[in-house]
Formats: sequence, C-alpha cells, structure tokens
Amino acid sequence: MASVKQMNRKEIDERVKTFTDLCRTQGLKVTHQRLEIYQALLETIGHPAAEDVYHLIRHKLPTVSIDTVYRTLALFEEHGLISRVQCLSDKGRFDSNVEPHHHFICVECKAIYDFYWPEFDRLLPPDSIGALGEVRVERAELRGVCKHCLKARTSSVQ
Amino acid sequence: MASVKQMNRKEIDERVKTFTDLCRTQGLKVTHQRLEIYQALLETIGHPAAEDVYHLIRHKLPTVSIDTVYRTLALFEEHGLISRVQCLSDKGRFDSNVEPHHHFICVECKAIYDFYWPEFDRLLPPDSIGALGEVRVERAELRGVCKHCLKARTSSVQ
DNA sequence: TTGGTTGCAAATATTTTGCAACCGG
DNA sequence: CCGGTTGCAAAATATTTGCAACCAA
Repeated sequence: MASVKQMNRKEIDERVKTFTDLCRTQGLKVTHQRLEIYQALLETIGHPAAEDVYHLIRHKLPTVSIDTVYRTLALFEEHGLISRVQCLSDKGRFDSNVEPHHHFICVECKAIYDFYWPEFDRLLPPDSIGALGEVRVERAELRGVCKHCLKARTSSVQ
Repeated sequence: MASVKQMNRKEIDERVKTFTDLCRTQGLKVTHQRLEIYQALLETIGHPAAEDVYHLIRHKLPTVSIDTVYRTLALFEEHGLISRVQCLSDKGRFDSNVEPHHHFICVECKAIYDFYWPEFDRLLPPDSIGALGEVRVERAELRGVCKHCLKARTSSVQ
C-alpha cells in the first residue's frame, strides 16, 4: 500500500497540536505511543492497517506492541479523532445477486440490502479522480437503520 | 441479521436450475453441499456471512463442515456465480480524515484515497430506499487502479 | 473408475483481553 | 501519588490448508 506523505511538516505539527488539545479536553493522556500513532496516520495516505501503523512507528518506539496500536486506534475512533474503514464487523458477506447494484447497510443488525439507483449510475466521477487513477467500478453505500430495526425500537423502550 | 425470503419457490427453483447448468458448463461438480449453499444465499436477504450459511444448511446437511462453506463460497465467487462484500482483504483500515468524504480504492495495491464529490452529495437517495429503512450516511466507493500501479504496469511487462 | 470434492484437524491471520508494571498529569 | 496506559502473553474470532476418504460424472 502506498505510503506517500500527504501534508507538509508545518501542517502536520499543526494537526498534532490540535490532536493534543483534543486529548486533554477529553481526558486522554498524551503518551509517546499515541502521538506516534496519530502522526503515522497523518503522514500516510492509503489508509494503513493496524499492522502498517505498527511497523511505521517501530522506528521511533522499538518496544511498542501491536495490541497497543489496536487499542489506541480503537480509542481514537471512539473519540472521533480518526475514522475506520471496515465493511461491517469483520466477516466476509455473500450475495447471490451478481448484477451491478448498490448497498444499504443497517448499522444495527448489519443486514445489507441491495438497491438500484439509476441517477447515481448516470453521474460522472468528479474531475479530481483523474489525479488518483482510473475508475472501473462505482458503487454507492448508504448506511442507516432498516425497517425491521426501526420497528423493534418503537415496540420496546421509549 | 435479517433472514427473510427474497423470492418465491418458483423463482428459486429456476435460479437453482440456471446455477446447475452454469456449474456443468464450467466443469464444477454439482454436489448436495453446493446446491444447499447456493439456495441458502438465494433464500436469504441481508448478505449472510459464511458462518450464517453454515447454520442455515446444517438442517439439511448435518455433517457439512465450515471449511467446505468457505471453500465453496470462494469458488462460487471466482466463477462469478455469487458476489462477496468485503472492503478489502480483511483488515480494518484507518484514516486521520474525519470529515465526510468518499473513497477511491485501488484494486491492485489496496490503497484507499479520499476524495470529495459535491454532485453526489447533492443527490437524493432513490425512492426505493424508503421501503428499506432510514438513511443516515451516504458514501460513494469507486474502485479502479491508482496512478502508482498504472505506472508500475507500463514500466514492467508489456 | 477417477479426479474433483469433502470432512477433519491443525495452522494462520487478525483482533481482543487479563493482568501486573509503568508513567503522565 | 494514582488512575489511565502499556507490554506481554494468552485467548478469541475468522479464515485457510494438508490430507485421506469419498462421490458425481
């Protein structure tokens, strides 16, 4: 995975400062490990996996452990300091529908519903994509709460 | 995860027949396990995980093993008989960008690039979504080959 | 018959957790 | 000092693989 710088030193220092302030505000201790992990994310495009971050910071923190990286990334995400890309939970999910379609994902029960969206299909990718690469597949992913879970909600506590 | 029927018996039988023919055409043996696994996918909306399929078919095939389910689903996918939803590989991936944005994913190096797409953001979900649930987040996911990998290609074999 | 397929068990990969030592505020 | 944080090791979860027995064609 590409590991190119996405911002200059000044911008990075600025965001690290903001990050430090946010940690203090939220009662999170600002440790060496956390600073390095956050900086590794700032300095890398391509969305590194936990393992990637682990290797990136071992230059500066040779004794850091992989579970600290996992715990720290999860903590940052809970506090809205970073974002995580992951379909759902962790498992692969399968579908008998092999036609092009889009997905509506229920954030509560994790069900994935197929739907069609001709207006989206007619849309052209933005010009900015040209700088990134060649597009082959375009898909929309909507997230929300499915009918089933909405009903379960009103019929219980409220 | 919801496990509601998505088509009637007649439609299912029809698709199982097509599936059987496709298997024969492609030199795949039509075993009980494969038929049950395929039918389980047809009969379930919400995109079941391998484990879900395993439990669904154990009623009819009590001795089936989970690794057969994994192997069979992978085989079906390779042959274009079903589709798999999975971000990439398997790992969680992280990003310091917490603003709303979209993703361009390189199918070769698996890098995820952020981009912005105001035209998409202005689009309203299709009416058909109303029958599924309430939408909270809308995201586009484009897949293709990134500049870096395109360059690597031309500079090697060709 | 026979090569593709299955079931079992063990291995791998990813992520999580219990716990004592540690250190930031 | 003290409670949140870390590192270690072991556990938990998801998925893959080697291999002998099996069965669809």
